[in-house]
Amino acid sequence: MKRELDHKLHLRNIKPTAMRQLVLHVLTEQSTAISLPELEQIFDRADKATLYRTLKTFEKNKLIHRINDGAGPVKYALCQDTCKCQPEDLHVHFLCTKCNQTYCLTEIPIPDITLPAKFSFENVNMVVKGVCANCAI
Amino acid sequence: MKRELDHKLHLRNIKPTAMRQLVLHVLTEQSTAISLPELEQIFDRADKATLYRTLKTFEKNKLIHRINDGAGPVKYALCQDTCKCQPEDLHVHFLCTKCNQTYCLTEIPIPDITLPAKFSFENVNMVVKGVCANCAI
DNA sequence: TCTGACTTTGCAACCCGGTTGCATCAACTT
DNA sequence: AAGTTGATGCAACCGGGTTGCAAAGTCAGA
Ligand SMILES: [Mn+2]
Ligand SMILES: [Mn+2]
Ligand SMILES: [Zn+2]
Ligand SMILES: [Zn+2]
Repeated sequence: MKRELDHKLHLRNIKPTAMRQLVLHVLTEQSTAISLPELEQIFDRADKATLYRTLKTFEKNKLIHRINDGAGPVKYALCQDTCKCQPEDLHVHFLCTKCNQTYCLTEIPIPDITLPAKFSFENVNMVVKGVCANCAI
Repeated sequence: MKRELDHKLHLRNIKPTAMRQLVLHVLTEQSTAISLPELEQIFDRADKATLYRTLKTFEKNKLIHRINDGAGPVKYALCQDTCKCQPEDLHVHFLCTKCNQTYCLTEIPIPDITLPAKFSFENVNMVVKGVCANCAI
C-alpha cells in the first residue's frame, strides 16, 4: 500500500513526505473529485496551508488535475498514470446537481471545436451538469 | 438609446430603474464578458451590493448569462434577444490567455456528449482557452 | 393629495476559498 | 557538526461573493 503511494510520488518526482503520503492516500480513496475545504475536514488536525501547498505540488507535477465545475471551490482528482495533462489527456467532467459530486469521465474525450478565424486553441474545459447514476431514481 | 435599453428591460420584465439602465448600458457596450469587480471599477461611485443585485436580477430574468471561465471572478454577458437560457441556447465561450477577455462564441453550439449509463443531462459549460484574434501576432 | 405596501438602494459587516510571510523543523550534504 | 535546502505550521491577509438592515423611492388605492 504505502509502497504503491511512494511509487506514484516517485514517478512524478515528488518527495514522499508523511503529509504527502497521507494526502495521496485520501485522494486514491475517492471515486470523485475533492476540494481543499473537503480535504481540510478529512484531516481536521492538518494545516490548511500545508494541504494547499501539497495540492499545488501534486498539480505542478501532474499527479492530480484541477477541475473547475463552477459550483464552489476548485476540486482535484488523480491523473491517470499515463497523463501528461496535454490536450489529448483532457476529458469531460460531470457535476451531479443532487449530490454535488464531480466525476472524471476519463473515457469521454472532449469533442473538437472549430474556432473563429485567428483564434488559437490551447486548452478546453467541459463540465456537464445533471444527475449521476447514484442519484438517479 | 435609452428607449432601447428600457425596451430590453421591459421585454424581460425588469423595472427600469436608473441603476439598471446604467448597468445595462455598460453591458451593451462590451464586446466581451464582464465581471462584478470590473463593473465596480467602471462605476466607481456605485455600491457593490447594488451592482451585485442588479446582475442577479438581470440573470434571473435571462437578460444576461453567467460565464465561469475558471480564471477568477464570474463574468456576465448579454443574452441574445431570443435566448431562453435553455440547452439549445448554450454556446462555447473562449478565454484569451493573453488579454484575459472572455468571448461568447454564440455561433458555436456545444457538441453533444454521450454520457455513461444512468447519467442524465441538464446543462453543460464549455470554455476554450487560447489566444484571441486581437492578441494573435 | 395623502397613506401604506412594496421595491430598490446604500452601507456595513460578514463568510469563505485561496494565498502569502515568516519562523521553525526535518532531511540531506559537506 | 555545521550548513543548505525544502517542508511544515501558524497567523494574517486578500478578494469575490453575500446578507442584514435601515433609508429612500415607487406606486396604487383611499
Ligand atoms: Mn478529471
Ligand atoms: Mn455567452
Ligand atoms: Zn449524484
Ligand atoms: Zn486576447
